[in-house]
Amino acid sequence: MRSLTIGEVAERSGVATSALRFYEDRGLIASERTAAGHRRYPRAVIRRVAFIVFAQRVGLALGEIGEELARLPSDRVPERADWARLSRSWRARIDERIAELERLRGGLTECIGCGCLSLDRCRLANPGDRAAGLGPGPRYWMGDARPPA
Amino acid sequence: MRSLTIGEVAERSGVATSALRFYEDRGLIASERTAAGHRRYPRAVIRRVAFIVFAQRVGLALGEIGEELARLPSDRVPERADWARLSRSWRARIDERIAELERLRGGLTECIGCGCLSLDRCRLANPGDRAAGLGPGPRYWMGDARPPA
DNA sequence: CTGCATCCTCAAGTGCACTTGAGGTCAAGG
DNA sequence: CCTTGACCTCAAGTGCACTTGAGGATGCAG
Repeated sequence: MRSLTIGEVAERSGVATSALRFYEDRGLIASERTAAGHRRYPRAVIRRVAFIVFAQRVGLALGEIGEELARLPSDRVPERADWARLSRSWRARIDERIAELERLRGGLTECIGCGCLSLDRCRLANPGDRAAGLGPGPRYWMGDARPPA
Repeated sequence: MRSLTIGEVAERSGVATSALRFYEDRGLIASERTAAGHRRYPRAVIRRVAFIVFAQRVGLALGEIGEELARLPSDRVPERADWARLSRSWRARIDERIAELERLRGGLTECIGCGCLSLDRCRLANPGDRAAGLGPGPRYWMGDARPPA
């Protein structure tokens, strides 16, 4: 079985055929066509699709994923350098998001722990007032340093 | 200054007036009106808005946030029990997402570490093939147990 | 050769979270 | 008096990631 139909790719990757066509439209994957105009995908497309799904879970938008894919070889197997660069940048992204979630979780604990319970006096709850000097918005949860306690 | 205009709330919370009107439409916040039909928000709305922003960062959709808010008192200050319940459920959510991100990060490391570098033979890359028995889709990254190595 | 699954294209629809724009009101300052 | 700015409503538009549907061709099984 040299190449795969769109249905086979869908089944193997767990991604709907409509989504596959959509990705193709966006240039994230490519196919050849049979005489009848049906798509035929190289087996390696499974790899690319898995890559797309992975990247989405990491939090990348399709546009960014497209850029990454454009830098990866579609013909040859990715080289150590390709993968290492990607891995570094994704890891940074993942670490950032984890750090944010931990900040948020910390906020939760703190508001239980601090006893204020009001969501009102607590710095977690009204960043707009306490952090006014930092500009609008809930800054603490978004990565800014806290003001001196 | 008893109550706040929509502009003041926007400034203090860092959320656009259009978004505030949108939240009000959705029933997430409420206002009274002046004779001229202008919104006047109680100061506590800042708390609710901060709550909304927080919850969004945690990953909740507006609908879910609305449900949580409906369970919280809009008049009185939240009680320990209110906050504890919320904190528990959000913490679980955060922990889950962190766990997923760590799985993803682990996948990254593994694919560097395992030396396969192909994204092809590696179980990280082709879950559809290796995990076929688990149903379609990239299951490992989504929390399923791995099959016996 | 008939029927059904699978494939095709292209346009439109969906859900989410908003934003933008048109058209209008109202209070205060110059 | 008139402009400016903050506010109002309601409808429509935006970006993302797809899905759905109409209308039609293809491919294989019996």
